[in-house]
Amino acid sequence: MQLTRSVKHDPKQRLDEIIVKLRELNFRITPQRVAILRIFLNSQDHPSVEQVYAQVKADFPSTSLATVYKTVNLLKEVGEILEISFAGGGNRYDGIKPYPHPHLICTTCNKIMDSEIGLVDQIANELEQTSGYRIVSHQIEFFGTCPACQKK
Amino acid sequence: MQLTRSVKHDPKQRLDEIIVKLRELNFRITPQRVAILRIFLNSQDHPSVEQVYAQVKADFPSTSLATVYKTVNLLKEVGEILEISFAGGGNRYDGIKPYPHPHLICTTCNKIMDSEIGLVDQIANELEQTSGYRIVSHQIEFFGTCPACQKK
DNA sequence: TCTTTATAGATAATAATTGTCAACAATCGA
DNA sequence: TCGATTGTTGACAATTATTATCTATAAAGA
Repeated sequence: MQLTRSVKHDPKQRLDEIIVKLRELNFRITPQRVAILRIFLNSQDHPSVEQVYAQVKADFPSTSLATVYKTVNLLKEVGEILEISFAGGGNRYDGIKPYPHPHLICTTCNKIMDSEIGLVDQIANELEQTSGYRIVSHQIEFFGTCPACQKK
Repeated sequence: MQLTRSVKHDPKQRLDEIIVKLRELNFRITPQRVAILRIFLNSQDHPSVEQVYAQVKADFPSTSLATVYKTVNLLKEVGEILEISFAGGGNRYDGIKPYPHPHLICTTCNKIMDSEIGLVDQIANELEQTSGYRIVSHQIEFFGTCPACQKK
C-alpha cells in the first residue's frame, strides 16, 4: 500500500492541470470553480468552507455558500483537496498536499501544521498484516499547543 | 510525553471506581448515569450515542436523548470514555480503552477495531522536538475494508 | 449562434449536537 | 428518617454544519 504521493506545488501549473482534469471528466469550468480552486491552491493555512466562502465573496460577491460546498465536494472527489475532520467545528481542507498526511493541530488557536512522518506507510503495512484489513486511507492528527500559544 | 496508559478491563471494578470518582467530583450518581456507564463498560463495539440511547431505553424507557449526550460529555470530560470522530455520521465512543489509540475503521460496515502501535509515543516525541508544539493528545485512524467485507 | 444540459444561487431540509428551563430527585445535614 | 438544597432529567427549542431541491442561467459543443 502506498498512500502518499508527491505533488510538487506550483499553484499555476496545478490550476491548469486540474482544469484539464475536470474538463476531461465532463465537469464545466465556471468562474466560481476557478476562484475557489485558486483559493485552495494558494492557502497554506488549511481553510474551512466558511473561510473559503468569505474569500470568494470578496471578488465574486454573488457566490452562494452552497456553491462552495458543492465545489469542495467535487474537488474532494477528484482527489485534489484533502478533508481534515475532527471534533469541534467544521472541517478544514488542504489543497496543497491533497493526500493523507499527519497534522499538528493547536487546540488554542486552531492552527494546523503539516508534518511528514516517514513511518506511516510501514505502520499501515504492519496493520494490514496483523488485522486483515485492507487499508486505503488514514487520518493522523496530533493535538496540542503551538509555539505561539505556549508563550501566552 | 506519555499519552497512553494501561487500564485493566474489569467492568464491575471500573464501574465502582468511576462512581467513586464522580462522587468525589460532586457529580450525582443517577440511575441513568449508571445505566449509560454500564453500557459503555460492556460494549466492545465502539457505540454511537444513538446506539447507547437505544440500549438505555430498553431498561429505562423514559430516558431522553439529551441525557445521553450530557452523560457522554461528562464521561468524556472526566476521561472515562474516548471520543472517536471522523467524517460521515456521528461520533463513536470507546469506554473500554478511554485513552487515545489507533483504530482501523471499515468504510463498508463501519466496524471499528482497536490497534496498539508501540511507535505512537516515539512519533509524538519526535514531532514535539521538530515542531515546537506541545502534544497532549492524538487521533489516529486507518480506513479500509475489514476481512468480512472483503469477502463480499 | 443555437441547443443542450450541467451548474449557480436561493432556500428548505436534514443530522448531530447543544441550550433552556421547570419538575424532580440525589445528597447531606439535622 | 425527614427536609432543604441544588444538581440532573426530560421535553423541546435552538444551533451548527452540511446536503437536497429547484429554477434561471451560462458553459460547451454542433
